Amino acid sequence: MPSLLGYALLGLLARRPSTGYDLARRMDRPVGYFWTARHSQIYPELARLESSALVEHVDIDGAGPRQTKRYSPTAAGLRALADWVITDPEPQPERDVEVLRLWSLWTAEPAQAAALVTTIRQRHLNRLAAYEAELAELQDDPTARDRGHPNFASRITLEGGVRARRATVEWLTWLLDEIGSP
Amino acid sequence: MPSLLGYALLGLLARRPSTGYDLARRMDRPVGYFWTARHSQIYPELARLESSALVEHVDIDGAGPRQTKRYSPTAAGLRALADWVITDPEPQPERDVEVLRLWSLWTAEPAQAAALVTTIRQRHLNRLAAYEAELAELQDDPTARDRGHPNFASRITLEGGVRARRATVEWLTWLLDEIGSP
DNA sequence: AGGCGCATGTAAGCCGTTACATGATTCC
DNA sequence: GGAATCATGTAACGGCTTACATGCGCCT
Repeated sequence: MPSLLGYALLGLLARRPSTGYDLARRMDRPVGYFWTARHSQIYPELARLESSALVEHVDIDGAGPRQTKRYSPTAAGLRALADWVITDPEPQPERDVEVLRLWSLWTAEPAQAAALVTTIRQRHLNRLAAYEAELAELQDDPTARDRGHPNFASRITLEGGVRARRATVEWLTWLLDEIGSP
Repeated sequence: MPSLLGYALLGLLARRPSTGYDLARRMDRPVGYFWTARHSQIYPELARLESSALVEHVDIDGAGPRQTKRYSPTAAGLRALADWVITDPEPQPERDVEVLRLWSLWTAEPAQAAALVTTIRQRHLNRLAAYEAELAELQDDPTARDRGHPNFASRITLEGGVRARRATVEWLTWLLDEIGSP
């Protein structure tokens, strides 16, 4: 059974065959919004997936001292992905550094607390704008309405991202008022 | 400089001095909503914090073959916590297994997809109810209105949790409609 | 007598980050 | 000539999980 990173890579490769380098870049946007990985983690994982016959590669022309390898999922790889998607997900522990920080906000001076919250809020606004721009592109795309198309899944996860960010921005706006008012 | 776990422990101890065992239990609720740790991680971290003079312990009566230690933050520990809270938080990579799964939902049959989303939605509803119950308790507490009191920070983080869960539940409800309608 | 809760620790191993290492092609 | 981009790998280290290990006091 692949690791979570393995399923993330299978999800990427099922959308488009890629080199390891390309996968690393694609891990920024849009997958990077909820999953990230560095190339140093991706290359060994691709090797593991290949040894399990879930992906395969062909050598293509490219730069560099080594061969450039384009990976694709195998039929078994696509099956493994489809099986994993519907397995009952055990609730995994959440970790949120931002909230951990705000949970100790009572130790800070109100002025500094307000500055911190403003910074965090701006960061979420920027992320929200990025999500909205990507979602806008998909809205006109008919493939994003097809439940069996990757773009459908891209659209629904982006929709979730937009809603989550909006809720967070509203919360932080409320929080600024709580800090500011006596 | 302590690790993030170290700041989580300092945040707990600043609210109430505790044994390592007690800290492990408190890591379920309410800190556990955004940060978790097992006792096997907590005991070594307490030792590290103590060697940095950020916490100290007194031996108290208790069960077990070893001495029972009650830890408290030192003045330096409280200062370290207060300093950390307002340092500019670099945006750290997000990881969300649920969203990663839904991002590959296009590979699943609509019926199975709907079942999965229903399960996840129920889980968020349960969590939302727990947050709301805790928040309700704090609403009547005047200390939760005092910006310098730990309960203030507990209240604002719970408020964020409630808002985030509500947004997620609304999203998943929307998603069920998207999957269900032809 | 047995089970549960309190209480503290260590060890093995996985996952992930940062840093080290190499080298070709393309653009300025 | 130099910098950026493409491209693939390895090594060291820290964080976290799972499992191992021990044993007292209380309740049934």
